[in-house]
Amino acid sequence: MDELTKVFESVADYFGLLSEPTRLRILHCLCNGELSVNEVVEGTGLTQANTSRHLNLLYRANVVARRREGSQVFYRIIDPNFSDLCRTVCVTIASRSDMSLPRRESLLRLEQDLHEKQG
Amino acid sequence: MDELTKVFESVADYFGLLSEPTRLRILHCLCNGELSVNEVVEGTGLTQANTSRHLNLLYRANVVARRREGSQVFYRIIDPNFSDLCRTVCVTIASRSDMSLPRRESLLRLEQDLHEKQG
DNA sequence: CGACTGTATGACTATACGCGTATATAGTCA
DNA sequence: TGACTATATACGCGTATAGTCATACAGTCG
Repeated sequence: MDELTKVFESVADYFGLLSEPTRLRILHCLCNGELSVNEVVEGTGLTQANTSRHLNLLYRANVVARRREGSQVFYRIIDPNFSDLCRTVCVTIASRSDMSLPRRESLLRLEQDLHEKQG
Repeated sequence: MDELTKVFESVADYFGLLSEPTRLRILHCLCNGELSVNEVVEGTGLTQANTSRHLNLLYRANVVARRREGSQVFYRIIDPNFSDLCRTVCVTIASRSDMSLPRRESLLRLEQDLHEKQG
């Protein structure tokens, strides 16, 4: 396997992390700052098991960092490019004509959130 | 289903397009300019069926455009943000310490290719 | 029309992965 | 230690999709 193949796999893996609505929801939640697992569960409405799984995945991929405090574990976004990526895609999608106006507005608000809260 | 859920799904779908090494390979191939299906097949080493399928997927998602000329069909990248996204991710991954130096250099060359050839 | 090339697609298999349930592990406090 | 809370993980299921093979479709040329 040549180097370029490995490169494509790395890049694909990275995009794959962002290709799940559930993970995007979690990351959007964490844009407000560091949260414990339970707080993410409450903020997203996901099950605890599912939340933990996705957070672990993001942790192993160095998208988020974790910090133990007593019996709780706090996660925070550390990938500096996350907001850039989301912003680019949000703008792309928001500019598509096949999207309802309310949904476009949701996207642009999301983009703004990411911009303000995460850098 | 609320608007934000739909937004996350749209964004996730978009990232999903870029989460396959095969599609990245095809898109990298097309960064040099418009190509027919057979030219992409030759450039990537993929089967004709597989290439056609992925091109169709990218076409339906408005990442590439297609143009018929005689019996051939030419594809070209039209998504203005594709190179931005790839560049961001390439730089992210290239800066990771767990990557071999040659692979890092491949990534940065790839990033440069995208930057120069596609805008 | 038939032969040929280029492209798309239907059928099928294999595999990856998200999810729910149940359970295990780790930490705190009595 | 045992009870309780917080988090992680093993197992099974269902689904989505990449890949291959064969074939269909479209266009060109004789």
